[in-house]
Amino acid sequence: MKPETRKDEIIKTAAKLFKEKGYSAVTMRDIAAAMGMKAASLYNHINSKQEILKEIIISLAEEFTNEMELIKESNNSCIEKLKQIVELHITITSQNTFGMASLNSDWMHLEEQLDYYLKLRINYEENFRSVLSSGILNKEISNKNTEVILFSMLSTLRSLYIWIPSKEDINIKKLSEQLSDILINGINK
Amino acid sequence: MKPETRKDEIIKTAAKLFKEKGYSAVTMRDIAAAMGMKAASLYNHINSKQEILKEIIISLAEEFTNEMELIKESNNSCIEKLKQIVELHITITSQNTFGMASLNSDWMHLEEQLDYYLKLRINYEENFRSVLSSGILNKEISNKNTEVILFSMLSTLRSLYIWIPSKEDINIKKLSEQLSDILINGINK
DNA sequence: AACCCTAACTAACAAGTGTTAGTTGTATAT
DNA sequence: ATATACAACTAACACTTGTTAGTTAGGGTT
Repeated sequence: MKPETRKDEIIKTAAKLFKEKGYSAVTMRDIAAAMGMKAASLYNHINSKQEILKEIIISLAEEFTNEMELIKESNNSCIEKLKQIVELHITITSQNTFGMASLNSDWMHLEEQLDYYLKLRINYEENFRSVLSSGILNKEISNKNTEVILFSMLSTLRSLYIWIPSKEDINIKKLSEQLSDILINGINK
Repeated sequence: MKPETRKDEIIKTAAKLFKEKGYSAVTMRDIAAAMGMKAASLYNHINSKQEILKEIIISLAEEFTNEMELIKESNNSCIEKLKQIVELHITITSQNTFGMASLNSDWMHLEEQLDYYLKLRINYEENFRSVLSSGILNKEISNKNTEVILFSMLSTLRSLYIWIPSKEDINIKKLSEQLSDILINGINK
C-alpha cells in the first residue's frame, strides 16, 4: 500500500543483520554500511538503535496478539483453531523471517517496551493454552499434559523463522497442512 | 569426579549470564562481577572471552554427537531410537540448561571453532534424518514429509532449555515419556 | 629463610560503541 | 531566483569494550 520510507528500509536492513548476529553484536556502523551510508546519517530517519528493535518486535507481537484473539473468539472447533494458529505463524513468518528472528531472540534487549512485550506474550500464550484446554475438555484433544503440548507446539512454531527461508517459494497452505497434520496426528503408523 | 576448578566456575557463571542476555551483550566485567572479582583477574584462569564460549558449546556439541552415534548404531526400532533421542535431549538439557542456551543461540559467535561446530551439527542432523528415513522405509513411521518432521522434532528438543528450568525437580523418565508420546502420537483423540 | 605458585589486584591501552552538532548538496515549492 | 526540506556528510564526544602489564598477598615446598 503506502510506499516504503527510508526508515522502513533501515528497519528491514537492521532486521536482516539482527537475524545473523543478534541485536547486541550489530553496530550502527554495520547497519549504515549495509545501507550504503554512514552511521550518523541513520539518525536522520530513526531516533536510536533501540527504536529500531522496538519497531521490529512490537508490530509483530501486536499482529500475533490480534490474530490470536480472532481465532480464539471464532466458533470453530479447537482442532480447527489449532490449524489456524499454525497457519498464522507460517503466514507471518514467511512474510518477515528477519523480524521473527528478533522477536524470538532479541526481545530481552527491549528497554521501555519490555514490559509491554511480555504482557502481549503472556496473553498470547494464555489464549493458546485455553484453546488446548477446552479441546481437552470437550474430548477433541487427548488428555495429555497441557503444558507439554503447549511447549512442544509453540517451540515448533517459534522456530519457523530458522527453517522457512531455506525452502524456496513456500506454499503456505500446503506447508500449513503438513505441519498441522504432524503436530496433531503425530508420525506413528 | 574431579573437583571443580576456578575455570569451571567462571564458565558456569558465564553460561548463566549468556543465557539471560546472549554472548555479545555480556561483558568480561559482568562475568567478573558475578564471580566477585575484577575483570582482569579472570585472565588468570581463561585466555579469552571467546575461549569461554568455545568451552561451553563444543563440549555439549560433542556429547550430542557421540550419544547420537550410539543410538543410531543400536539395534533398536526407529521409534525406540526416537524415544532415546528425546531422552538424550532432556537429560543433557536438565544437567546444563545454561550451556544449552549458548549452544542454541550463540554458536554463530564462535570464531576458530565455528566450522568444527557446524560439522558436528550437520552430522547430528543427518543421523537424525536417517533414523526418520529408515523408519518411514520399514513402515514404522507414517510417510509424511521427512524434512517437516525433522524440523518439528528438532525445534521442540532444541527449545527444551527455555522450558525445563521452570519445571521444579523434573522427572526425566516421565517427562521423556510424555514428550515422546506427543511427538510420536500427536494430540488427536 | 628463600623460593615459587596461585589468584587476586590496580592501572592503563587501543579499539570500538551509540550518539550529537554542524555542514553541504540537491531536489522541490514558492 | 529564493527559500525550504531532505538526506547525506565530517568530526567529534563520552563511554565501554576485551585485554595486557606489572604488582601484591598468602600458602606450600625446599
